[in-house]
Amino acid sequence: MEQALLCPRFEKGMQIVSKRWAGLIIFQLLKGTQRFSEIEAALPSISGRLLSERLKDLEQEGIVRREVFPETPVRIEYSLTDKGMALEPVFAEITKWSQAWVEPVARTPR
Amino acid sequence: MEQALLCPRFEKGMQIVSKRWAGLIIFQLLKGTQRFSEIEAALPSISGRLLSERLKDLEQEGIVRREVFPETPVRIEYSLTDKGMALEPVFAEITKWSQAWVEPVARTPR
DNA sequence: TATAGTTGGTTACGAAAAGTAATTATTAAT
DNA sequence: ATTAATAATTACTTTTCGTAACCAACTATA
Repeated sequence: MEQALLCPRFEKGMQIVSKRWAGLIIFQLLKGTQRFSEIEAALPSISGRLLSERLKDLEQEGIVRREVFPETPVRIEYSLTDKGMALEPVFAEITKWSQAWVEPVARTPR
Repeated sequence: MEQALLCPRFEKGMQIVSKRWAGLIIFQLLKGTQRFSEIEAALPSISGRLLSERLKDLEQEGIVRREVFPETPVRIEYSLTDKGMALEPVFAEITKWSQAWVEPVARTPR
């Protein structure tokens, strides 16, 4: 039998942020408004299919805003909402941790 | 060939932390040393198979420490290493964000 | 008219990962 | 060898991901 030992909000937050690619997409958009192809080029190996899917997910969650400019060819801009921008400190902490602990210079484990 | 436009350490850090269940397991272990069954009971719906797999991954990454006590029955304790403990601020920020921006949602029962 | 180029996708399908449930391994005392 | 209480693995199904090809809308050019 299970108990709700974790805060449901926290659990939902983790669910959103830790979905594959979602974090990197948000991190990339923290640099500013970008078009589909810019995000695609910036991220290491995400495919168009997944990028499209995740942007839709994140728009649904109110984290990403999508604006269509009916020019030729069509221009579509993605940016973060306030809710998305508010994630900046999370990524700042992940950055700090990564600098300190990932691929460190021969730190003796154990 | 692809360009490394993201800091490789950050990318690796994201990879570790955002792997499914990994975040919640670490968050749970931040509360203190726990046994397999305790973690299993605390997390909403992770299966034994995945918990075992993730704990091994995290041990491999130097984030989780596994100690075997040859008693009867055998007792195995999981705890965070310094590297794992250092993730506390990350989760603190996710907690803050979740409190501020995630509306309370009822957890779907199993 | 047609055809090529540009952006932002979608579709189809095989591969990989996760979910489920049953089974096995690890312990020391009996 | 048997027992009891975890911890971990195996076998199998379902879901998600990765790759590559294709589509829609638009227009500049031939």
